Order: sequence, then C-alpha cells, then structure tokens
Amino acid sequence: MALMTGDHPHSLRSALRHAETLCKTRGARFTEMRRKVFEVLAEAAQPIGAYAVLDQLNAEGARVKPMTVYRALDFLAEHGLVHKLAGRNAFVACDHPHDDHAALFLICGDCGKVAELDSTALEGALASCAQDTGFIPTAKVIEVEGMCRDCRKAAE
Amino acid sequence: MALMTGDHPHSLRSALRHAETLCKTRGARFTEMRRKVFEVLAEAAQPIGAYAVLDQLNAEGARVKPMTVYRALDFLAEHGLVHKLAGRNAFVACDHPHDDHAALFLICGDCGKVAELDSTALEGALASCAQDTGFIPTAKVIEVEGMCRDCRKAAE
DNA sequence: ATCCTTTATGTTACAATGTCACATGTCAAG
DNA sequence: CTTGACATGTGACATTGTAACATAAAGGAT
Repeated sequence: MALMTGDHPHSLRSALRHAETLCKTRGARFTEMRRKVFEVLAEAAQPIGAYAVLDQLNAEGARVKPMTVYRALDFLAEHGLVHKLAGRNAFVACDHPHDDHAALFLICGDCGKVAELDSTALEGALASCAQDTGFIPTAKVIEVEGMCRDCRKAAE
Repeated sequence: MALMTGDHPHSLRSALRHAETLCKTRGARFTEMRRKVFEVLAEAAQPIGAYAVLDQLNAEGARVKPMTVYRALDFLAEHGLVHKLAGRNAFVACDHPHDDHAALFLICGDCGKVAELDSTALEGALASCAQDTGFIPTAKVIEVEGMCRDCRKAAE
C-alpha cells in the first residue's frame, strides 16, 4: 500500500522528488504546470476531479483553463504518477512505480476515501485470464466500489 | 463467457425472457421503456453510451430525453442486466446472472470489442484483498484495457 | 549566440455526458 | 374508484472533456 491521499508534507516532497527523477530518466519534462497539478493531487485527501484541480490552481489567482489541466493529467497518468479512477472521473497521486503490476483501488462509496493495494495474486489471476483469451492488457487499473472498514463500523 | 454483444436474434429473445423472469421474481417492473433500452444494448455489437442508446430510440421517431435513458440504465444495472463500463462511459447487456461473483471485462482499445469473463481465481484474489482491509465490495466490475487477439494478429 | 524544431501551454469555443426539480402518467392494492 | 407508489415526460442546467489554432518556451545543430 502506497497511497498518497491524506499523506503529509514529507511524503509530498518525496513524491515530488520521485516524479522529478522518474521524468529525468525518461527524458520527459516535469514542468511547472505538471508539478503544480501533481502537488494538488498529492495534497488532496481524496481522489479529486479535473475541475477540482482547476479550482485549486485558480484559487491562487491563476487563470488556468480545463484543457491545460487535462493535458497535465494525461501526462502524469502516462508516466504512472497519477491514476485515473474512471468510475468517479477523478484522479489520485501515486508515488510508487507500478512498473508492470496491476493496481487495485478500493473505493468507499460512503466517505469517498480510496485505498490502493498491490496484489500479486490478483495480478496473477488477471494475467491468466488475459492469456487464455490472447488478450494483452495495457492499463491494469482495477476499481472496486464498496464500504470501507471505518464506515462499516460507523454504520453499525 | 456470456457476452451479449454481437449476438443474434435468438439470444436477444432469450435475454429478454431472462430479464422478464428475473424482474418478475424480484417484483420489479420490466417496463416498455426498460425493455427498449435493454434491446438496444443487447443488439449492439459493442458497448455503447447512453446518448447512443438515446439516438437509437429516437431514430424511430420517439422523443426520448436523456434522463429517461439514464433511469432505465440505472434500473437495468441495479438488477445486473447490464454492466456499466466506467472507463468508456458505456454500457453492455449481459444475460447471465452475476449473483455474487465479479465480472471481468477485457476491452480492446483497437476495435472496441469487449469480452466478458468470469474468473473464480480473480474473485478469490479480490475477496482476499478486500477481507485484509475490512472492505466490503458492492459493485465488482473489473475493466482492463488492452488489445484483443484479433487486433494483435492483424497488427503483425 | 541564432536559428530551428519540438514540445508545452494559452485561448476560444464547443461537444459530450449526466442531473435536478417538478409535472404528469400508469399500475395495482385495498 | 381512490389512493399511493412507482415510472416517465420535460426543460433547464451542471459537469466533464476536446478540437483547433495561436503563442511561448526548451534544447539541439550550425
């Protein structure tokens, strides 16, 4: 588990470092805009939508437009620095490399918090399904909706 | 594998029968509108979006509005008669019951076709991940993007 | 340094997707 | 036949995402 959401300044700095070095080794440019967008996501307590990122940026006087944010998000997603949660039209920052293994997101419908897991068992099951059908997976992001432990306890 | 997409009239009829009886046993109403929406999906060769369903319905002179379609889709999804593919804002019909096991969709980014699998191994891995974290899954729809066998061969 | 190519961002206008709130209709139990 | 619950109609609107073209900034070659 290497979830960014809700983490503290220290891990923000380390996430930024990680992002920078990763981009450098790939010859990709970790520009100011991309850094800002990544920061907003990394500081968020939950997955947030593109327009929420936009609002955060513009809260400080900027006049950023949607396209700009989407471009930054696309870039970050391509490099595995953020994940897109299709089920919520939202994004989460992630500071550990998913070189080639699947990420599993447990999304709480109550509180909106998201836990990110890596499961080799899941990865294996998925790979075998794919192999059976000659399918070559690219983006392996698994999203499961449900209720987290805290909300379940609170609901009792 | 019990994918509806691309299937023929026979399976459309059987799917409709299945939907009817399922609704009856649950005391839910399989209304005209819901049946039409379900038919459009069941006849489609691929997952299609809500507005595509809308256009199909209106092509025959109707004046259906988005809300109506979304309501029907919500109903059908609640009862497991269709699945929502969040990654594509699209829906697919499904004629077999997922009483309580996860559905895996392999979505080809090239041709747009979707294969639906059931994997007990995947289900098990998922359940164990969830249990570890005290998470109770509700909607267990797993979507994986990639390239299908046919497109892979064609690309060689 | 200067030009030049590539890449990134700004900007406008729009397309596509999804929802609210309230009116109306329909079905079935009592 | 009335009533209450459920389903649909309707218009306006909110949210999310993109196309197309202009400008700017970074990095290499000469």
